[in-house]
Amino acid sequence: MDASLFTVQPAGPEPIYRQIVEQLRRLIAGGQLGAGDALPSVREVAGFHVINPMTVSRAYSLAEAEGLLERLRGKGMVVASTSRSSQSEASRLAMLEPSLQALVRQSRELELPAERVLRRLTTLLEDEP
Amino acid sequence: MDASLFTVQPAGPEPIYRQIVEQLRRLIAGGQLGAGDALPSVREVAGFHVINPMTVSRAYSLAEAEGLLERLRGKGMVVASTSRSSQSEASRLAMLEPSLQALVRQSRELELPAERVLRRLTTLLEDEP
Amino acid sequence: MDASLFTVQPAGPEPIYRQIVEQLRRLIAGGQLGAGDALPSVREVAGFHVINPMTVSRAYSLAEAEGLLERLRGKGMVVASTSRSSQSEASRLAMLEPSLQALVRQSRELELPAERVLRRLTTLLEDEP
Amino acid sequence: MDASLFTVQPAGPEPIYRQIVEQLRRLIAGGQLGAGDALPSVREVAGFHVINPMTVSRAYSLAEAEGLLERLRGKGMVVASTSRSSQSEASRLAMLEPSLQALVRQSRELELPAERVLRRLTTLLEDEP
DNA sequence: GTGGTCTAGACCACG
DNA sequence: GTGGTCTAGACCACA
Repeated sequence: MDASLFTVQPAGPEPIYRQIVEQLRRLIAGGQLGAGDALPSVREVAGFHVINPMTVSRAYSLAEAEGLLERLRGKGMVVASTSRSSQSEASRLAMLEPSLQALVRQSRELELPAERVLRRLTTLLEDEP
Repeated sequence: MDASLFTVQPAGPEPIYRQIVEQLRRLIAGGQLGAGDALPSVREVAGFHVINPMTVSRAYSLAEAEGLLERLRGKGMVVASTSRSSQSEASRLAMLEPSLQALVRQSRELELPAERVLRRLTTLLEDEP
Repeated sequence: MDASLFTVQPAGPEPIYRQIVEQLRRLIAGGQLGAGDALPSVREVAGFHVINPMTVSRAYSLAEAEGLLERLRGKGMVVASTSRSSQSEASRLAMLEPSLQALVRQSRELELPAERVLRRLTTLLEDEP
Repeated sequence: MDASLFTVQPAGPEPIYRQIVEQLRRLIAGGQLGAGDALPSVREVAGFHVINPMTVSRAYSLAEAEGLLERLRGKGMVVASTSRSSQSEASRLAMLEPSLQALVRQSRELELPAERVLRRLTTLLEDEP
């Protein structure tokens, strides 16, 4: 199991457990995690990122309540068979919409020309793809 | 004073006071608010957005502590004369960097092609500019 | 706020936080808690039942994720305006179905005549109604 | 040996091994299993219900520790000669009491009239008896 | 005052 | 080995 599956920023305003849940949503929607795939164990993730196991457990539990994950008793968590993996590009783009709109609002507050923002984003997106 | 200066989402995970402070930072950096400009009163903002006056007051106080605003006795808050208004495009773009990088990470988790993301962002940026 | 709103059995196999969530579901469905009603604070409930505040908090958070409760920042939890209070008798009866079926199965395993079980249940239901 | 003796719900919050032990208690109390009766082997039960043999084994061991079952060398488990089979209706009804009381509490939380609950239970009890 | 987050650690349940 | 539950306590965010 790859405990480096998640990116965690212990600093930053967003709570760790929610960072994990949201990454799970996207990784599943994007198809990088498919139904039945096993997840790294709570202890692995906690050890790797040096965070408390309960924090990881909380993320997994919420994801389970949301129908993203399933618990195989004694074996660990897997991506739920009912989770909608590999969704259409349109619906994945919809999941990005809030971030896109926030970016637009911020760009306008900063009076940044669209062209400048798009150019920078292009660079970042092409960086080590 | 225009109480609609700020956009506030009382729901949403980001605390209201921080939404206000960050908007202030960007509006000043972008030059939409210049040194000496008066801000809408705590009361006006709170009434307009139906939020607690204490929340607005807190945002203003933090912005003051940060050197963005100044308290003029009897006249309310104004943009500080020491605030760095109308910064260079480069430094404003730097303020957008965290949001850009988050967007890139999310796009990759969603396995969205760069072209798709850029196209959508272009549309949003050109929308009612 | 009435901290005695909930019945909690710290012993017993069912985790405390789930006991609370399930009672919330039923109290809301039954109309004893209506949209907008305030809930006892985490600390009150924890103090009253002598359990850890985090256990109560966990229950409230799950209920919020489920759409049963809403968080009024700084003020506490209230029954969500979107929660379906005072549901029809039919749908409330449906919520009881799993317990009813378990009871039937157990009665049969115990070879208890239906009449005996019904008589006992009648007594209990009429007891201090 | 009839591996379908037990009803097992691998999903559901109640641990499988406890489901089995409790069914054993009731089947013995109700007289459907009498002293000396042989039980299906661990293998049979595990295979039939597609659960881990260790889980069945654990249930049998607990039932043995409780005096419900006896291990006959080379022959498997049988109902213990010391087990109190075919208990009185009163004592069997007592074993149902916790479920009855839980049902009553839930009915009240749901504000369901006694008559409605009793009617539904009657139907279920008479169904394919 | 409210709830939220995280930690450290104990102990349990399950396979 | 897996995850779950609970505790005690610290500290933060918000109104």
